[in-house]
Amino acid sequence: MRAFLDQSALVGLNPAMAELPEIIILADQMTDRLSGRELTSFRLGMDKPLNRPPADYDLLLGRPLDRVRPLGKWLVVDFSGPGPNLLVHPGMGMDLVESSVPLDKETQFEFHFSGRTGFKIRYWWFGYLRLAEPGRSRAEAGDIGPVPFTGECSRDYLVELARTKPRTGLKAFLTNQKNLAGIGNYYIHDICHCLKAHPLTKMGSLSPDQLDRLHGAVETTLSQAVERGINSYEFDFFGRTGQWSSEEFQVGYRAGQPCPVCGTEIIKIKAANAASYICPVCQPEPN
Amino acid sequence: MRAFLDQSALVGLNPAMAELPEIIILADQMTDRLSGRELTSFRLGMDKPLNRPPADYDLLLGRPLDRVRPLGKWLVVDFSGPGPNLLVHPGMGMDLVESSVPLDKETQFEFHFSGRTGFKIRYWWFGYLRLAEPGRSRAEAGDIGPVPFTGECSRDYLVELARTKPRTGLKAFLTNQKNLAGIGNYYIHDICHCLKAHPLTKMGSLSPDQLDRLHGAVETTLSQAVERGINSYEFDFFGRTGQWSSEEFQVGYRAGQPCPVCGTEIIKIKAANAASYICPVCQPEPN
DNA sequence: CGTCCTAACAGCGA
DNA sequence: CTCGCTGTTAGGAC
Repeated sequence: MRAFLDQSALVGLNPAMAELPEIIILADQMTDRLSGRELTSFRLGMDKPLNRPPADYDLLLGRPLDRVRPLGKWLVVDFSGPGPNLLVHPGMGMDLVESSVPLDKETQFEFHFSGRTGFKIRYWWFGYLRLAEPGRSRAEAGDIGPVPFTGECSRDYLVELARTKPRTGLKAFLTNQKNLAGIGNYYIHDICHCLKAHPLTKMGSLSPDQLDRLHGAVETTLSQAVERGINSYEFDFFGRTGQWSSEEFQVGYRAGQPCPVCGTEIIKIKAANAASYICPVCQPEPN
Repeated sequence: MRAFLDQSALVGLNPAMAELPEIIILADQMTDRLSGRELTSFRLGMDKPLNRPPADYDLLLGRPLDRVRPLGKWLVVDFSGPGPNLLVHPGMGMDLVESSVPLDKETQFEFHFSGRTGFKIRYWWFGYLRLAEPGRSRAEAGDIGPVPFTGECSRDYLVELARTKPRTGLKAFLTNQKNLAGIGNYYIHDICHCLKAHPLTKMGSLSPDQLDRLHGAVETTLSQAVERGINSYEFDFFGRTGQWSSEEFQVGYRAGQPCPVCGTEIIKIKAANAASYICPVCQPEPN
């Protein structure tokens, strides 16, 4: 618990706020550990993240956890039996780790399950903890689009969607959760670099080849992150940090270092209202 | 008629598309000449400018013209008796001049009145010719705001409205017809210069003194234009052009010439999606 | 270079 | 450095 709180010093420094790869890892670990166990008690330390009155969350009590599944940047905690399920969004940073005992009142959220296990959540700044009736997860998550690695987010889907939005910039297109769900400002840098496209390139200006490789660039970048596991700034469900940070990226967070493709110095720019890291040669400015 | 058509060579060159001063002049002349006379016949040469089927315009026939009044950039032709009135908007340029005889079929619109008079309209590119039921003129004109020189467009009104839109740029604020009606991209230059404010200054960044002088800057600039009469590029109701052009402006259309206040060279910039002429010293860039 | 519609974009607060 | 809201800006059509 002390080590846990000490990490709060990282607020504002850690650029990873949990995107689809981290959500996939966490969902798998939670499912492994909690599947079949009943929710016995919980404590909601704040109202702000909730979409319904705190008392409504009693509808989760006594129900066995079916599984935890990734839905873009959201974790969907599915319970058996009638009633709503639980949606968790990391917002601007979250620790979600296993815990087995009632905790002190500074702990923001805790959920206890049968078998002496459970989990606790701490939001670094803010996040979301919502109830969603079965079949309403997507709607409660903000009408988000298809998730990479599912059939819905196919190559054809992306190409067709891109055709309908020729004036949208590439980065804005890929980080808009209504287009496809799970990419934020952490993995976007390498996806754009993989495509050899500047983040502000209009979708209508992508070459046929780039349009064709869009789907692959997304899935390659995200699946490599899943394989690497949790990074050194974040915790997995068991409170363990990983071994890697930005050195695993092609260009992300590597300003001043050489582009792995052409050796040019990577630069940091502002694009779509947030930082972007690009190789100015591989990804020349549009227009 | 030949001289009239020859002026069509000016399409695209003339920056004045009739704003409140020209509308005021035209409305007065039309009222003087046509008041009390009945509409005996008309011809609508195009459907595009109309807001109702051409046959509906028969509702104007036989009714005496009461008066023509300015409503921002619109001319409102009020008729006596029940039925709609006629609204005329110069759009991207219009000649509206007196005519007394039926004209050739190239004439876009003509309206004949008792007493061997009437008027014809030619739109340089496009414009609007609408019917409005009594009391619905403002609505048909696009829910426009109060008109300068009327009590509604008072100093207090402008100051209060400005407070509600702190993030709007000065030029966008003054040329938005829903805020106040009658200013376009012709007179806006001198109004901003009179205020000593850059066109992109946010309303919330205007000094108390500038806010206080806003109303005066608008009315001074527009009333001087009314006093000068029609300019050398346009026609009054009697087909006469005026004697003045841009040399009467402080900064408008005077790029390269000295600012009358400080002598600095006036420059042309792009602001709020159209050209603006400013003195870079009297009107420094905001932020 | 006017008006209207729509989409993209930026700023703010939580 | 996320989401959602709101208001401004930019582009195309007429």
